[in-house]
Amino acid sequence: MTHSTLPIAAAYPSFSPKLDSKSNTSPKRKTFLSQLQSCKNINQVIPIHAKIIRTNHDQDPFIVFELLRVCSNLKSIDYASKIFSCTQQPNVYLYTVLIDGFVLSGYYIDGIHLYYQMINLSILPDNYAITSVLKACGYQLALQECREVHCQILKLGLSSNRSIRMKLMEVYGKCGVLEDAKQVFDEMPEQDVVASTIMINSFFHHGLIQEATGIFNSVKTKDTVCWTAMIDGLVRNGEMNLALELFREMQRLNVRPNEFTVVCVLSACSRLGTLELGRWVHSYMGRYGIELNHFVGGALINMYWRCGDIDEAWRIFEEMKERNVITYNSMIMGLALHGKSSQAIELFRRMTKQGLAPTSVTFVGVLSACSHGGLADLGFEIFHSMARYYGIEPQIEHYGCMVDLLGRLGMLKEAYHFIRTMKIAPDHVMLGALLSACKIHGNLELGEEIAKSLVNCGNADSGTYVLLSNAYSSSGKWKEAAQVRAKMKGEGIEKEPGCSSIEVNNEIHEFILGDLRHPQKEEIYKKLEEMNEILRLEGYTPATEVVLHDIEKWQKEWALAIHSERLAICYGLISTKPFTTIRVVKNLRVCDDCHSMIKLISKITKRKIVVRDRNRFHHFENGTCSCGDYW
DNA sequence: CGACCCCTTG
Repeated sequence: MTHSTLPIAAAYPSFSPKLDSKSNTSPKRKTFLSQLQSCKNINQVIPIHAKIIRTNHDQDPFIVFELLRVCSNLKSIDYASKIFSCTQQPNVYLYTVLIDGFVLSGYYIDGIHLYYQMINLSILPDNYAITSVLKACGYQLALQECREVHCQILKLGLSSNRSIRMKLMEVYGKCGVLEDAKQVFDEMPEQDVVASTIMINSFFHHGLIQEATGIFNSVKTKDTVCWTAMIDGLVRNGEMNLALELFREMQRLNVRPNEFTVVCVLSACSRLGTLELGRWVHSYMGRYGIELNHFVGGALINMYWRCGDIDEAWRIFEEMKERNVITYNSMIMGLALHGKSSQAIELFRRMTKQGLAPTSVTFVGVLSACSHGGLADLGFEIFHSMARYYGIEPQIEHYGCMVDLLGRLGMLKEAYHFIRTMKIAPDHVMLGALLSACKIHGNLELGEEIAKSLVNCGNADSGTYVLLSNAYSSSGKWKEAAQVRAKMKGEGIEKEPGCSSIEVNNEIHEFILGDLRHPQKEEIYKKLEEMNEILRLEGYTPATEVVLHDIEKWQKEWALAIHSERLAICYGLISTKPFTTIRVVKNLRVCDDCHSMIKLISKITKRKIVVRDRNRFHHFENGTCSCGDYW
């Protein structure tokens, strides 16, 4: 857990032994307090606690306070609870420190209950108790309780307290009642940068980009945190380019980015696939002494492999001094999606050997690796080990990996049987994976059955419909295919247009099917013609069956010839130095025909071509692809 | 005070 809590000793100055001379006369108390403060794990606390009891100090509120604080921070909330329950007359400070402890341990409801228990005993809360319970409300999204606490704040006359206002805003924001958050904000006499940052964050969490931008623009002196919140919000709301623009603007104004900022910017690079920019941010970090902590390391690893450079991701991974579960998860997923299945599994072994407990995300990565690598036995062994050895109950995504694994191998009946015996209901994605496998392996009968359940499953998205339509048309069922497309139209579901992009000289060039918008379109299409000509001479014939509309053959060839990835690659060929790697990012999957064409292009032009598609990476080199045509 | 990394299967 990374919840930051108040530095509690600082939050309760009257309890600091140094500051409170009057009530701090007992030398024994002083000793206990300093002994407790230096404890590094709970086992060191227990003998001290024993001595506290033996010497009759176990009801001393100062000592109990420190005990509760230390136990909470050492992840021993149960022990803290027990101590609390043995305290005869706990005061507001003891309640507060235990509420904080519950929050730190993720027991938000217990924290809220404890607060109510205190209120019911007529112990008056102060601003610290209130901010603590509000923090619990925020995590729990306990809007009702937050409103009740708000009433108490008004009754107690604490409503002008600055930190209370901040927390109230934050909780209302988290709960999505932005009018209430805004009202608290508007009532503040000074809407400073911190309050504004909370509002910006709240608006972004609910997709309100305009509103967030409005607040941001009204802040007179923006600090690093405020800029970072803005950049992060834009990234989360899909506005990568605006985020990067803002990052540049920030530097123009000499606001120094920190670890948090670079993590957000790296995340934008990851999503866009802008390796050059990502590398620049990386080198920038070196120049400005930004440390390679868990967050930065994870973001860098992620950026590099998502931008197609798995080797550099690996170098960062090895360079890190310490690695946590998330670091491993990032790297395992990267290896899996780059088709390096055995390395992904090896890394998983290394992780568990080091005593790091895998999470459910780890297994998504490992099982994806098995699925992409066609490793059925190992996949099932790991799948079964999840609950058995690691105490992690498989979720829909894990089941999905297994269905995909079986489907890719053509074990369609087994996949179908697997779905029917699952403990949970299949989702449209899983059924889609199986339908796609039925299509590839030519089992139309099962495909139809899956298709029917897909239609009935209710939450089908555009991808599902397209898949279904394609499945029908590939078996010549044009009427059914047309019906699916009509249904799509009727329900107002748009097909996501295929789009490929390539970064050249720090600029992103985007292409859609048959795109004519690029200023160098003539040269691009000339290159495309040239490539097509060479490919024809090489004896390459377009596989028309993958364009699945009921159109004439020449039209099919034409439609294929201008898939967006081809345009992006051709632009790469004319705008980058010979023999350099071309990296393209596509939002959908690469079709069969483009896949074989890119293989040939890599051979003819002696270029390495890395394509990131919707679900994995393809490294084309000298006529072959790293996916082994299995994707 | 307020902001950060891993999340699958079509």
